[in-house]
Amino acid sequence: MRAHTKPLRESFYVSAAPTVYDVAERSGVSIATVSRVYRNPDAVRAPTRERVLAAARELGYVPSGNARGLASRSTGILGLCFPDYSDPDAEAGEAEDEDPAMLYSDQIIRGMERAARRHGYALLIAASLEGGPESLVAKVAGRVDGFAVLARTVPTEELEVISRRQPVVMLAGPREGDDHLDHLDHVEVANFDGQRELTRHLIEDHGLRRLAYIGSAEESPDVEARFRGYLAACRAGGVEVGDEPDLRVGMMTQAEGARAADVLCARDGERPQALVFANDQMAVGALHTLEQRGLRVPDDVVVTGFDGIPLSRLVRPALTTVRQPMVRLGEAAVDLLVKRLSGARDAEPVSLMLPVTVVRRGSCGCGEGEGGKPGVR
Amino acid sequence: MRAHTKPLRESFYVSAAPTVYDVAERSGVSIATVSRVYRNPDAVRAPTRERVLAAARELGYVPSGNARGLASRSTGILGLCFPDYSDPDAEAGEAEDEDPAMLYSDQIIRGMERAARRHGYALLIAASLEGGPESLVAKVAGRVDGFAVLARTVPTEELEVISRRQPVVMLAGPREGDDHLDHLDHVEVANFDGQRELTRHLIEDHGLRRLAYIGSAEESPDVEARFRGYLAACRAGGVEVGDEPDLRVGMMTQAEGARAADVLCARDGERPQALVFANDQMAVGALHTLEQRGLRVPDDVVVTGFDGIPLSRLVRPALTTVRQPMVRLGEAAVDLLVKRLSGARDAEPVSLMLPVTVVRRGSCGCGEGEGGKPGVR
DNA sequence: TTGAAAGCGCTAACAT
DNA sequence: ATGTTAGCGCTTTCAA
Repeated sequence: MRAHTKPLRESFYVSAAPTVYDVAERSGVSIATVSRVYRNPDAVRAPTRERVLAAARELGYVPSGNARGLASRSTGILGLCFPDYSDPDAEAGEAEDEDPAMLYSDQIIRGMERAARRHGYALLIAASLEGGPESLVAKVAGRVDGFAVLARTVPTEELEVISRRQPVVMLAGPREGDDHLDHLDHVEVANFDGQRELTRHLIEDHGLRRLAYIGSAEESPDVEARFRGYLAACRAGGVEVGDEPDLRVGMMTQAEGARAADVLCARDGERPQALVFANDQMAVGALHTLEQRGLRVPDDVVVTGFDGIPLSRLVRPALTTVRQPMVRLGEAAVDLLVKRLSGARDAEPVSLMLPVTVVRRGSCGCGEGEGGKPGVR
Repeated sequence: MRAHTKPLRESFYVSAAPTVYDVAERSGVSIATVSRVYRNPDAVRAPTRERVLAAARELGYVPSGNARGLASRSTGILGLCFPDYSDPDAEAGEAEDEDPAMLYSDQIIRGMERAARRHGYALLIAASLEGGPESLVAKVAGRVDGFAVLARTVPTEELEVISRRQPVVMLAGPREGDDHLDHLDHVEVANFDGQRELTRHLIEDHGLRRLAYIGSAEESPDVEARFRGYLAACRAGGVEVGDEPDLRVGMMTQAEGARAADVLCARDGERPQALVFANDQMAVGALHTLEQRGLRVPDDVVVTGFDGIPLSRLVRPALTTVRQPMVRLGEAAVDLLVKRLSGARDAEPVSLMLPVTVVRRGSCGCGEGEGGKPGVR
């Protein structure tokens, strides 16, 4: 027996936690048996098991996850790393309701948590916050069996290195052509298809010809893909377009959306028939400002968004948009990780493209039946 | 040097992850130095440090969180355990939007995640799912520096034992009088006060006298506290009440709320002037059904909820309710944990009661100005 | 500033 | 069915 003895104090807060040794000693068995009681109860005779469990209870024994992970090389934990969207506003006041930035990662967290739970994993979530040689990913990577990374949270080089040792799935960011990251599993949503289909709907079903696209100034592969979908539909429909968005805004917020609408609708004669926004936030902002300008949506101008945030359904007119399956994204990530972890370690990298749904509602002139969900009108 | 040598393979997927030994060997230093480079870079001369870092990069070294945690007795992780609210419906279809059951724990997760991040911790979340002698809590407990438990997720006895070794904070469930759990930190919301104040408003400001309370059949201390608040206000206002809710429903869902409204408003002559629901979900359901019955809210009947879910603001008429600071709850939990972890290990147990806010909106006849948030109307 | 060595608490062969 | 014995990969005195 090892010199592992600890004073069995009676005071309430005990400094050192009891270990297998303590439990073993107290119940008169070996540490191996104690371990077995937890890992594989059936391998221990019932009376013995009872004694061990009793001793554990008396001592307040809780197995150390760290020691376990170290010895067994697995943790039962899946991870998620995402950028620190922290937002000055978020500090202040209520922040209770639909904060779009939160929602995005939150939906993914929801999906992952749910799926992880189904597979018996817990979820470790961490937002990148830089610091030292020890980036966040490394911290997470060292503690989980596999993890998902949102978009481009992490230097690809580092990811490349880590992903040699454990499953990593890349979320939402499109796979780069010639990147280091070709061997990662990867899940994205059909940005291109969604925007194309939505645009097609505007052109063909509503007969609109003068569209304006409002994109982002920041480089975002998602937004680019959406824009390309828009272009494709325009060209297919014989609508004349340049190869740049009509406007690029900085933040894709409601405020920017409102401003964009103001700018684009100012030139009265040539006002676009439709404002196609790269996300719902901007579109909602536009709706608001258009109303104030006395322009009716969809009669005077059609507005569309992208994302399918809850708010999009609740504004008036309800927003025609493309719904992204965020929760699914999280679920898919977990499923991929779990698959890798249970055998398929070196299967071919998988790349999933989750389908999106065009949601036709009032802001394009469709969807009378919308908004009829109980309690909301 | 230990027999720790591993073949440096060139194939892409390497089986064993490199360790401090590998890095040490490759950079010609001792493992102690490698460790120092990560834990305390300044204790190592710059050139040495560079060499180590370079070797680490070449090898794809990632420190093992487990080994670290084991050796240093701390993880940098905070935990959250909550009940498995999993919901048959949740499996199906979209589940994208505001699902109240999710929202509840999700808001707390948001709050905790945010606060944890501020303090440099990551968050481990796990929903209880039973299984063997190793309950979820134990699993979480063994992997975090401290954790929060939602309501009565866990047998109190087990919690008692665990909480001797690490900080635990109990969320939302009221502290039992004579429980084992008196030494835990504890955060709840002012259910009693909130419901009392809301009810007082109905009685005194709107002059209502015939109220009906719709509570829950399941035992829930929160709902009980609300009901007691209601009673207190009624009695204070000289309104006659029994000591049981006028109706108790099973699930507190929209459907049940609708049914409750039907039942209570059926008896036409003595229809209540106000339906006071124990949560928003039910109230929203009631709004819907009342509209269909041709009863106008608030003119014919006043409706109120409790929780302050986003939906409450978006229905028409907007719902008068009591807003619970869920995100704050999560933040408070983290703050408490962090405080304990940084010194105050055996300070007196703290019990926080977070204030709630009565939100007066259309459904009680107040709040013309409400709903004016940009983009929502 | 760096190295040597002793654990941290557990799991997993291998014995018995 | 149970015990023995090595580690797992890192941190941390204590020396040098």
